[in-house]
Amino acid sequence: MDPKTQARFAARARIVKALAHPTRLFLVDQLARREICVCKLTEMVGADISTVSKHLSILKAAGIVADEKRGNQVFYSLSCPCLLDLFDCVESALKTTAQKQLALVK
Amino acid sequence: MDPKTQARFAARARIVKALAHPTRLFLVDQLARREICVCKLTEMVGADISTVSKHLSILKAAGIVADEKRGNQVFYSLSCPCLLDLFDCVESALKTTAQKQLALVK
DNA sequence: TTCCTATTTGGTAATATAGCCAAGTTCTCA
DNA sequence: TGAGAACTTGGCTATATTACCAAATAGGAA
Repeated sequence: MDPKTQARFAARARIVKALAHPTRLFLVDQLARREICVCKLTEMVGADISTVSKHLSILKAAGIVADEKRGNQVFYSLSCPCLLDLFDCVESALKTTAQKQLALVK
Repeated sequence: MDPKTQARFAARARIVKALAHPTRLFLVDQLARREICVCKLTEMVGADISTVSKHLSILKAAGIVADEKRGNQVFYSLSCPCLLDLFDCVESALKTTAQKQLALVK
């Protein structure tokens, strides 16, 4: 693999890695609908606020979400709505796998 | 997060995690075009064959690729072509990020 | 100021991942 | 059979990730 190709796939992997966690996928899913503050997201996730904050910072570093401070709250939102299609992709991948397993059992 | 929601996002995360590595993204990209044997993939990647084999087994466990033994070679192929759209998603996410950074510099 | 809420950051321990080498398996072909 | 090619698996070390707690920072209200 030449250096340029390697760099391209490393860049892609950075994005995908940022999404590779159940909580972070959930956060992206919620933020797709509206902006939400860390406080509320923490409540929805049900983990320590520091944990949720770190997940959000990982998504932010990858350019997937954006944050905006208002008062003493920080609101996050999806900065890259196109990534929503990714859910459909993954979802249909899951279905394909499930159907294959079903076929084996039948 | 209720158990059902948690399970749904955990399932999605399993798929995304399987893709969250430069080498594995490269493998999927190559396999999208045609089936290829481990031997050839190893040559393309430029790592130890055991390393490539393990990456392939991770993709296989996630239901992303399928393998077929023919003679003493094992051919892998994409079992879920829909995942190719995912590349476009990630690619446009990269572009969005890049454009924002460019705007900051200007 | 002082307290309180919202959030981030640092530290730490447990767990997961990655890559190589070595050993085992399977198949082909002499 | 035996040698060798193609893969996979086990083992090991190095590195990365995760989640929590505790401490630090920032803003709003009394």
